Amino acid sequence: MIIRIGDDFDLNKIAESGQCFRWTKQEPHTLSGQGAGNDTFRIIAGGSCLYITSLGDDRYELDCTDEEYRCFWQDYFDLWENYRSIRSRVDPKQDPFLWKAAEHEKGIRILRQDAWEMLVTFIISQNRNIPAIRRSVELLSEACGDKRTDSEGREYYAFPTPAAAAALTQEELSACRLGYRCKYVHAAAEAAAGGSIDLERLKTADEPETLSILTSLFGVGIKVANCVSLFGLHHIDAFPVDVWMKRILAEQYPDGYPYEKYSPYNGIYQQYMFAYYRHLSSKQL
DNA sequence: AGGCAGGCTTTTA
DNA sequence: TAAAAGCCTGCC
Repeated sequence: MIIRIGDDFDLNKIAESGQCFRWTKQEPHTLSGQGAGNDTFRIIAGGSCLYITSLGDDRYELDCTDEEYRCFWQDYFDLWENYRSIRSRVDPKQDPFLWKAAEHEKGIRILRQDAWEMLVTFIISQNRNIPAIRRSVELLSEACGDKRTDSEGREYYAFPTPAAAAALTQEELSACRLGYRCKYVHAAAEAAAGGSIDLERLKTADEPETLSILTSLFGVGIKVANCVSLFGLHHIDAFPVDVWMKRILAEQYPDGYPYEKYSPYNGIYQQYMFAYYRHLSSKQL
C-alpha cells in the first residue's frame, strides 16, 4: 500500500537516532530508480516485519495490508502526533542550540515500540556502542524468538517473549555476547514472565512511579529506566541523560536546562539534541 | 544519608 | 588501549 505523510518523517534520521536497533537499510535494487531518496528499510518490531520505501513527495510504500497499517504501523510511527508543531514551540533566539538541533534532525519521531523489547534492548545497551547493541539484540532474537518469513520470503526472528527469554540458560544468554548483562536480562525476563512487573500498566502510571518501578529491576538504573519510559511507554516527557546528554547540558546549558518550559515534550527535544550532537561529533573525528 | 571509586563482559575504532 | 545511550557493590 502507499501512504502519504505530510508531517516530519525521515527514515534515515529515525534509523540513526539510536532508539531502534532492528532497522536495516536495504541495498538499492539496480532496476528501480537510483539516488533520488527512495531508500528502503526493513523494520523488525516485536513480531512484525515491514519493508518501507520512500517514494518522494511525502509518499511511502509499505508491504503490509490496510489493516496491518491501521492496527500496528500507524501507531508504531506515532503518526497521530504533529512533530512540526512541537518543533515550532522552540524559539531560535531564546534557545539557538535546541532550535538548530531540531532543524537539523527534523524527521525524527519517537516510535511507539514495545515496552518489554525496549527494556531488554536498553539493558543490553549499557556500556556499548550501537553495532554491538544491534548484534546482541539479533543474537537474542535468533536464540529464542519465533522464526518467521517476511513478504519477500526471507526469514526473520520475532523479538522473544519474556517466557522464552526466561527459559534460556546462562550459557545461551552468554552466547548472545551479553557479558555481565546476562544476569540483568535474565532477571528482567523472570520479572516480566512471572508477573512481578506489569509493563503495560506503566503506560498510564505517572512518571515518578514509572521510574521507581523500573529502577527496582536488577540492572536497571535511572538512565535505562528513562529510555524505557520514553521509547517503550511513550512518556514523551521522559529525559534520558547519558554521557552525551551530560556533555550537552554542561556545554550548552551551564545555568540549567529549562525542563518546565519544554514539558511535556522534553523527550522529543532530548532526542533532537542527542542525534544532533552525535552528528557534530562524528564529523569532527 | 548520599557521593564516589572500582569492577564488570565484549566490541569497536 | 580507550571508550562505549551504565549499573552494582563496597567504602567513606
